Amino acid sequence: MGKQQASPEARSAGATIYSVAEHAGVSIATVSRVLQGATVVAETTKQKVLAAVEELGYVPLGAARSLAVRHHEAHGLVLPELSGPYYAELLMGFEARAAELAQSVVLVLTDSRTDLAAAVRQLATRVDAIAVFGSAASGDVVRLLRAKKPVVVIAGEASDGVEAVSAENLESARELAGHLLGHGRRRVLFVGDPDSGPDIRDRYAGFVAAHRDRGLTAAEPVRVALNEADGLVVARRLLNGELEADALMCANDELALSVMTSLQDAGRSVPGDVAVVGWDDVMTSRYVRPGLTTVRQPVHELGALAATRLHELVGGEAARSDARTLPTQLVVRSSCGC
Amino acid sequence: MGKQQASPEARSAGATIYSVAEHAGVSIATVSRVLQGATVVAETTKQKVLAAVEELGYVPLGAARSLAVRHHEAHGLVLPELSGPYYAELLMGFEARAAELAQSVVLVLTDSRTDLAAAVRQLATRVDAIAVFGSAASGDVVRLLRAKKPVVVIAGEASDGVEAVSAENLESARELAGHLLGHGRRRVLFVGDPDSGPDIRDRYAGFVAAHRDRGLTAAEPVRVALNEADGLVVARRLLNGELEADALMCANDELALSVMTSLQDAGRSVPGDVAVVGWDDVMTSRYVRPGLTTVRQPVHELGALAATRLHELVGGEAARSDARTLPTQLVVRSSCGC
DNA sequence: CTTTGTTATGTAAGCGCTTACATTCGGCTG
DNA sequence: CAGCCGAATGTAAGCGCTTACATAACAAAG
Repeated sequence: MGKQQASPEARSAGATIYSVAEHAGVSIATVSRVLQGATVVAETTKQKVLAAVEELGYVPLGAARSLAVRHHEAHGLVLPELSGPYYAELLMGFEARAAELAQSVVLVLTDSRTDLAAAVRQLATRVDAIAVFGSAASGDVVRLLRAKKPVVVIAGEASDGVEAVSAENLESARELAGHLLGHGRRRVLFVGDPDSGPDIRDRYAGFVAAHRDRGLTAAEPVRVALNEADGLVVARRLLNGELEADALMCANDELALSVMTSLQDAGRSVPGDVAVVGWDDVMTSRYVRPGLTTVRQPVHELGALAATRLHELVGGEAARSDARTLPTQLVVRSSCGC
Repeated sequence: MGKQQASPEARSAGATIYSVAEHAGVSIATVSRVLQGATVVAETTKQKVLAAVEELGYVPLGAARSLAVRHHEAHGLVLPELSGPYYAELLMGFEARAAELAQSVVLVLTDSRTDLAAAVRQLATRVDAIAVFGSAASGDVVRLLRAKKPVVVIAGEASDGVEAVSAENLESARELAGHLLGHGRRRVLFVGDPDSGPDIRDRYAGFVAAHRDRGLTAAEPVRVALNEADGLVVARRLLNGELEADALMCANDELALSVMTSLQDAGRSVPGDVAVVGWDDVMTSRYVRPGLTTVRQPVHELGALAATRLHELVGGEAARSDARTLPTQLVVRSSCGC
């Protein structure tokens, strides 16, 4: 409840390049020059200016600079949310790279928004370029943006003028499904909805390919959302006989963990009765017993790559029509039957 | 590698409030008015303007608006990093609230920065106010900022003109330690360094208080960093007899999980031989066997509170000298011996 | 009809920076 | 010592918006 003296606010509120210039006895151009460090300023003047800056607690107004130089020096990042390590890691990669490039990052999380289009339009107003996670926004939103700023889609569909970066899915999925089949499992189910995005679609395609490789035909996917709640649903359907399987290839770890522990809690043995594998290699997958076999994606690098491309696009480079794909890595633990 | 036609860029690059005004046959003031929606504009003019905006793909330049209205409509958030659910959840709470308040969020992660002070100075340039996580930046940095923009510290020390928001620590720690003592454990160790921040310090204080409550004296803390690696170290010291305990109160879940699983892998029983409890209630704590007894913090709310206070401070409200503290909740599973 | 009040719109003055260009001030050169 | 040149600094023109104030257009009132 205590009142504070208003002095610091008062100071900073008033400090502009003009007051600094006056205080230092130079022109505003000189102040700008020492702060930008581009051109040469005599050492003594420089010190005077710096002293004045210090004394007045001057912070340049970013908006004024942006207006004058005609760009924001900021990248936008649009993600669905941050629960689970996937998006967080992506964001860390993006932020780290953006920092190296001296770009601020402005974050928009779509799950908390009621009006996504408005949020994204407003974002476009404050940044030079935007990276959008594939599932975070519809193609319409991306196209809308594309007309205004450079855009790269992460783990989504490349399209006219919008480039995409993603991790490899098809081959890794084929390898993972092949691994399960190699253990002699013959009733393998893919859990997750291939229509929920291009990455899941590719994982299912790999699943199908692995079956085809050995002259088998793959089962239809069990179309559920990729979260804990739907994992419970799948487990129940398995337990009541509605679904039958000796192996489950889940579209991500959250789903896999949920199914696996539910099954175990109901007395089924994993991988004895049914093998379970996931995708993402979240931290829990390593702590759980049996350890979850999964696929590790170079998420950090993916974020970094997005930031890099954004920067290059802002720099005037043309969009690539070929998507950049980063390799993934199969992490074999014991839930697959190994 | 493909080249793209330059048309979209060309359009948006040129579109300003002037071109829109001209296209619609009105003055720039009118364009601004329909876009801001503040004052009344005749319906027909409004439509003309909107049509022109659409046709030209006009995006107002945020910097120009900020300069004119004299604020950024953005909040800064400084966090150490985002691995683990704690910071991610905090960020989500912050972002969601900021979105409601129509503020953009500019994120700075300090672990990826070589020059923190510079990063933070640059941040101050682009936002109206800044929330800093206590352990993310030194007091110096906070004071530096404070002289320029409103600041709130999350889970840190309130100080002259800088208000703090945090979750309750002392009483919950006292309760948790009391719980362990109530199970008859008598060689309880606190794992984590009380000097690593005010929150850990308070948790240790609660630990001590619980002992005092029953006429016992608490052991010295085992001073280690709050991460997986140091958990391994602690487990090793326990196994080789350097440390002796029948219960471990770890300063966070990451540490607790690491110690617990290492101990189990070495053949010790948890909670049989030694009880282990943590702090944070991360996702893994629920999946691991035995389930980890821990303390859940209202992290999302904490983030939201920070955003709210920032907004109020920007609105001219005076800083509160009393810290706001949010209640936590003991989550009892079975690693404590229950 | 003129006057007055109401709306709708236009005019123009900044907001605080960057930067091209102009100016000043000392040497150096011839 | 006039003439130049280059380094250091100053002058001023924007950057693209918002908004106070001026103006115009028109309806109602006198």
